[in-house]
Amino acid sequence: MDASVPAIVINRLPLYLRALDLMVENDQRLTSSQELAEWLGISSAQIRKDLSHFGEFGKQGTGYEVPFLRDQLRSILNVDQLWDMAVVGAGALGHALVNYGGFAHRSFRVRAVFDVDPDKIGQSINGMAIESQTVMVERLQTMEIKIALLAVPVRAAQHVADLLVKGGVRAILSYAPITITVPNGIQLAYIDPVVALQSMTYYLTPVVT
Amino acid sequence: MDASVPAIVINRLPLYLRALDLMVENDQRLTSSQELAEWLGISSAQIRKDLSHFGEFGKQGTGYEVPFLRDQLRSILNVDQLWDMAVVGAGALGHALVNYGGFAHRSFRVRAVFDVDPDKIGQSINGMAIESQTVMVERLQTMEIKIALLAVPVRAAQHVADLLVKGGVRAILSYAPITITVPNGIQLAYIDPVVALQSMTYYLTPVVT
DNA sequence: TAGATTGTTAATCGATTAACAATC
DNA sequence: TAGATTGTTAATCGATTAACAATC
Repeated sequence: MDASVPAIVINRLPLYLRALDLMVENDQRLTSSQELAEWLGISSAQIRKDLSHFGEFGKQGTGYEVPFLRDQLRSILNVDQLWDMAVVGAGALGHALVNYGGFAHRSFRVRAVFDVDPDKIGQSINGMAIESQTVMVERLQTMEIKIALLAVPVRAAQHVADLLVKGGVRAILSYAPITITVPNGIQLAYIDPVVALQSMTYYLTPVVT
Repeated sequence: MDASVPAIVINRLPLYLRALDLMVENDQRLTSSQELAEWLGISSAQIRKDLSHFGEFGKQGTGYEVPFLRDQLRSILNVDQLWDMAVVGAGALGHALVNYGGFAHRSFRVRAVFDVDPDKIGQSINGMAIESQTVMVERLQTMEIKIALLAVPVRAAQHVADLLVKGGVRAILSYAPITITVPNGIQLAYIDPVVALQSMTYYLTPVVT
């Protein structure tokens, strides 16, 4: 095991895990670096190299036992436990996140929702009451929530991120299309559909009018 | 201008554009590769190198004129036009996408929503009637929609993607956490919050129980 | 002019892959 | 045993960055 595994490798592991989860569902017992590679559209050598950062998980001539490799990846990624999350911002996006059915089976669950709008506070989403942002820092600490989904408007994003860190949150997934600054050691990732779309339109022929 | 610009460069351009959009909003007239670099957390040399693939946009000693560089990037990315999009899947996520206010100002708009659920068809979201997936291929062709947001369950994702391609869609942004196969030349990107979260939990200390 | 910043080159750094001995 | 596939090495490939002449 390396002292430090490149981030680009870490970013691929969840994709391997996702593929293995699917195989487990289909009761597939064995796989190979080649099969995974074809499915994911990368090279088999890369998969073997990536895994070799963490140990030896396969058998020559046979490949990998699917449930075993899945468990190993879960352990490496620290998703062999259930992580509690907070959602901040109870707009359309916040609602969709709270109702998203894809978290539970993949080691995450939303345990709290916060907003600043007095009309929204007290209403419930998916059986969970929307709480005021004024109590957020305290609630995050009490609940020991370490992960937050940031679904507030751009103008509020940096301020809310500061509050999250104050509350002890250590990983933020921001849906606000703006660069956020966090202290060292706090994990930060972005989801911005427009960024993804604009990379694709580069390759599209513009519409001629 | 290169024959082929690396994809990794293309993927950064929308981030530059996003930063410039913010500067324009703040009436900032000039910027430099160094300022952009600090804001985005990358090196100034990388920004200059990336831009150099497409031309010379700055002035020595002065930097870049913000509105000019923004327009150039828009043109390069083909987002100096408004792209019509279809949303497939009118669940919580589909609703959030149709209602998302962040598209309009950044060159995209949702013009059609499709679902298979008879109870949903005919209902309207944001003033737009949900249409049946049975008419989707035809409608996509008629409306000349080239971009689709895929917000259907995993089990339907590949089939719906096939239909989208049949309908003439050339770029798909999929929210379904599964690998999709599309013909050569069709652009495909994924948004999976769990993949982003699982990369972050790698760096978090597991909760000790 | 003096200071600042670009665009570009060449060096460095890091990631990917081809190839194969080991071995199941 | 014969065939298959791993884990690993070394070579290749590509991306990043330091440095600086050009010049605004």
